[in-house]
Amino acid sequence: MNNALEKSSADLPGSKNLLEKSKPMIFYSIGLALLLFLLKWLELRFIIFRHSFEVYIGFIAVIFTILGIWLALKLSKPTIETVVVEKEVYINSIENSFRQPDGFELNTSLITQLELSKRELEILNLMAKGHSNKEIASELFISLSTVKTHNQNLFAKLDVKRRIQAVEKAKRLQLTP
Amino acid sequence: MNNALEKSSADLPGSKNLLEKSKPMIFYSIGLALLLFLLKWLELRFIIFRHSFEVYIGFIAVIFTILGIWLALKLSKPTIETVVVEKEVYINSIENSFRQPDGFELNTSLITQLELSKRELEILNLMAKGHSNKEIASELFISLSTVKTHNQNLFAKLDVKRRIQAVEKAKRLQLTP
DNA sequence: GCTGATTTAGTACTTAAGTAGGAGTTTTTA
DNA sequence: TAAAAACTCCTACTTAAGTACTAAATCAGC
Repeated sequence: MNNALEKSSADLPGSKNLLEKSKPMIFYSIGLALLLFLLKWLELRFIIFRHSFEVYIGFIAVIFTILGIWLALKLSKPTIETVVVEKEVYINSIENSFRQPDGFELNTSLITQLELSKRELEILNLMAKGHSNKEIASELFISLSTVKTHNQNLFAKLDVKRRIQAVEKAKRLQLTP
Repeated sequence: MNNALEKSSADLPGSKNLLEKSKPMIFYSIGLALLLFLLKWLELRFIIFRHSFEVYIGFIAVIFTILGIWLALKLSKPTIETVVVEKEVYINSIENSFRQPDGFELNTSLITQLELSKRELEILNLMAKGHSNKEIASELFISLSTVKTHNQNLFAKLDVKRRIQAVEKAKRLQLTP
């Protein structure tokens, strides 16, 4: 048994992202719960009026708020814009050393060469951060199945078998920070 | 020679600071409170005109739908910025655009600090290269069980849950090339 | 020789990951 | 406007990974 003392000096916790991402939804849920309690409380305060009416209104409000959120999430386009730029690509040029201080430069030409889609890249990035399929699914508001499908295509395009190989290759080829 | 089209897409929402995220929530709460009082007031008004109940409900529905949409848009993906990456890309072929042999310096002090054993480090390195447990086992001439045991200890020492997180952390902390 | 850490190995179990194939919907593009 | 991508989701399955123990050699240092 190794009871190693927890002495993490200057590392960043890895699981913070998940919490941060789902936080809005949690807040929202809590908010809704609080709202319901608030409605109940108001009901007791202003008991002059009919209970059923209050509950009915509250119900309507909640339902339509949810509807609004659903609508927004479903219909709003993800505000990711794609900028197309023409570039010169020098073949057989000497590989010069970029890897400068703080210097991550996305290998955009390679991305188009490999025909990686926007979504696939997005998933690749999350993968590289160590997130599981389930986490990726909930972070991108898609199902686990979809993530797996994307993974299949991603692995095929990168010509790898496993997710760590994908990440290893992606980092090596500057596809992800 | 070749003119290549390059796409560069903006990445991931990223982790916004908490304050920015909770700010809408506060506004929303205040808005709700105001709205409830407004509803109360309206109730007093409309109690005389019972017949316009449907109008009232419709009003509430619309208001809360709009609120929901606004909330969702505010919270879900806070204005992803488009990043136009303009850079000269020097490539040979897909496989040859490696990262440079940059000065990798093993963080030996951290290794001793984390109490990583020789074998664990060995396994970590193979892991970082994308090898599976089975592959690692046969490469080190040990059983799969042993690899798994080492993994458990390794994950505990690195304070991670999955191998991919271990690799990510190891690379970040210069524990492996 | 004793102690403690390391390395090895096991069972039994649960969860995650990956595969194969199909299919519907949306968006882009020619 | 029709075709082609891209994105979504599913079932059913297999394999890999991880957990939670237990335990026995091995070896270095006292």
